[in-house]
Amino acid sequence: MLSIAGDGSAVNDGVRDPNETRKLGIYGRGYDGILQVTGRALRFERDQEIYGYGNDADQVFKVEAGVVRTYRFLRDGRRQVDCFRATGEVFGLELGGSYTLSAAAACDCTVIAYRRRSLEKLAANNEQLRLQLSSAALSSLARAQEHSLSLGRRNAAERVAMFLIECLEYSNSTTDIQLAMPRRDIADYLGLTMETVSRTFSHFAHDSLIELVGTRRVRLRDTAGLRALYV
Amino acid sequence: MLSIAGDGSAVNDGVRDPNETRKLGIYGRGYDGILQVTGRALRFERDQEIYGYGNDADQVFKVEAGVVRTYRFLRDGRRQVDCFRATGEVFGLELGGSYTLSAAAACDCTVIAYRRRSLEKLAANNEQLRLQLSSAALSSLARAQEHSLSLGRRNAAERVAMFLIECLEYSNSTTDIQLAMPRRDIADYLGLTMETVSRTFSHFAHDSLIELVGTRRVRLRDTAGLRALYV
DNA sequence: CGAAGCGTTGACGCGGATCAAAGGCAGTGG
DNA sequence: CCACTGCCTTTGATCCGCGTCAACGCTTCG
Repeated sequence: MLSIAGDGSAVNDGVRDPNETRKLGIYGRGYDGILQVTGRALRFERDQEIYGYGNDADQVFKVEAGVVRTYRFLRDGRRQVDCFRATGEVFGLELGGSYTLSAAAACDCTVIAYRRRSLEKLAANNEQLRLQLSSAALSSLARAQEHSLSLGRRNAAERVAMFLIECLEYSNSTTDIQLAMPRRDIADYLGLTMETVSRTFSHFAHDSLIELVGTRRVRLRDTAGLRALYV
Repeated sequence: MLSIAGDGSAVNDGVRDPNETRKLGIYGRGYDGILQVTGRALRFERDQEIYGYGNDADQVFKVEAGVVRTYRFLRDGRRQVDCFRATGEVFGLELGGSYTLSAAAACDCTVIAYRRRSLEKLAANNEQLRLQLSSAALSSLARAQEHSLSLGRRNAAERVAMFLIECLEYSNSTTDIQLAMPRRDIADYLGLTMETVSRTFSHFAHDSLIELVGTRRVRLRDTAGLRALYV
């Protein structure tokens, strides 16, 4: 049995099959780099914690399947979702010794865990891996900065429109998106309430910008119109 | 004459003395790393642009004196300040070929410009420099994530209290802070309006949490009380 | 059939934006 | 030394977008 995060306090063991390993490049969505680093595949159920705020940051992760959210709570329970990570994306990179965010499965998912020390040791002599790690850090940075712009200056409709387009880019369809997460997660990502997200979806549907196909499926009927809302 | 950013369109030349150079480690506030990299010192006046959104990202910068802001505009003029950078801090690190933010002097300041290609070449064989660069990227990331939490989930008083404590950490005093930037910049950093920032300052003063000494100087009278507002 | 979650919709209130005006304060010129 | 000018900041009045609270619908599961 292997504990995923440092202190094990509120952390479930995500391992289903400890013998299962993956050799995978560590960079980008769906891109397998030239260097193959061995990590351990772990499976998590919806809402299961991968690591907690303040835990010992001794692992770096890559999503193999499903979607992960990174997030933080304020004392009174308010929550901000920092980012959703889809297949191929790296998370858990830290400067200091402990995680500054928590991470959990947004839906049932599989992630590959790499030992941080191993990566650091390997990176010392491997330019390819260094490039992959710094790319992961810098693309996370750019996304966090874009996210700040949305949270600080965009209104509800603009944020939701952006979110839908973001989802579309992760989708394999050009019109349909499958939402991996419930309304509450979307709301906490966008700095809104569940009700406002729901109302905005309804408005968009009424204006024929989208079509709601069940609660977890959205068909974009006017992608250009959605983009125009926030660009 | 040397152009600071790629296309030179809206970019002023910040060089006052092209012969002036600096040998400085590239990491952290006031910390000079072991590796000494040679950069060019440039001086900028308040509000002068250092680089613009979309410009060719061929340089990395470090603040030598004063304060720099990185920011972005929406089409209609709304602005979000991503971050203020004080002495010793690095900015302008990018994954892609162009800057995803703009940067300008928040007050008269001096920055050191390093050629990106030179840094990348040097970093290939220098672990010390690599550490400094990745530290800069990862600490920027942590700050951007913390910023998202504030913008998404904290109210005006909490944001302003946090900003004041942040400023205190950059100050050499334990009670007094000198604001390098006008209210508008603070507001755009905190995702608020100038008026709300001003009113919140006044409330804090009325509640004896702070004392306003002129418009650019604040004395913190109850640091613990301010911290309690947002932790 | 009942219970529990999640999502939607409506009514209402509040925090912060907007609009407007007046108050410092530094720089300039007489 | 003072008056003038323009910018930044403060303060007040009003407005509105989104949060809060509440009820209801839909789906799943026992």
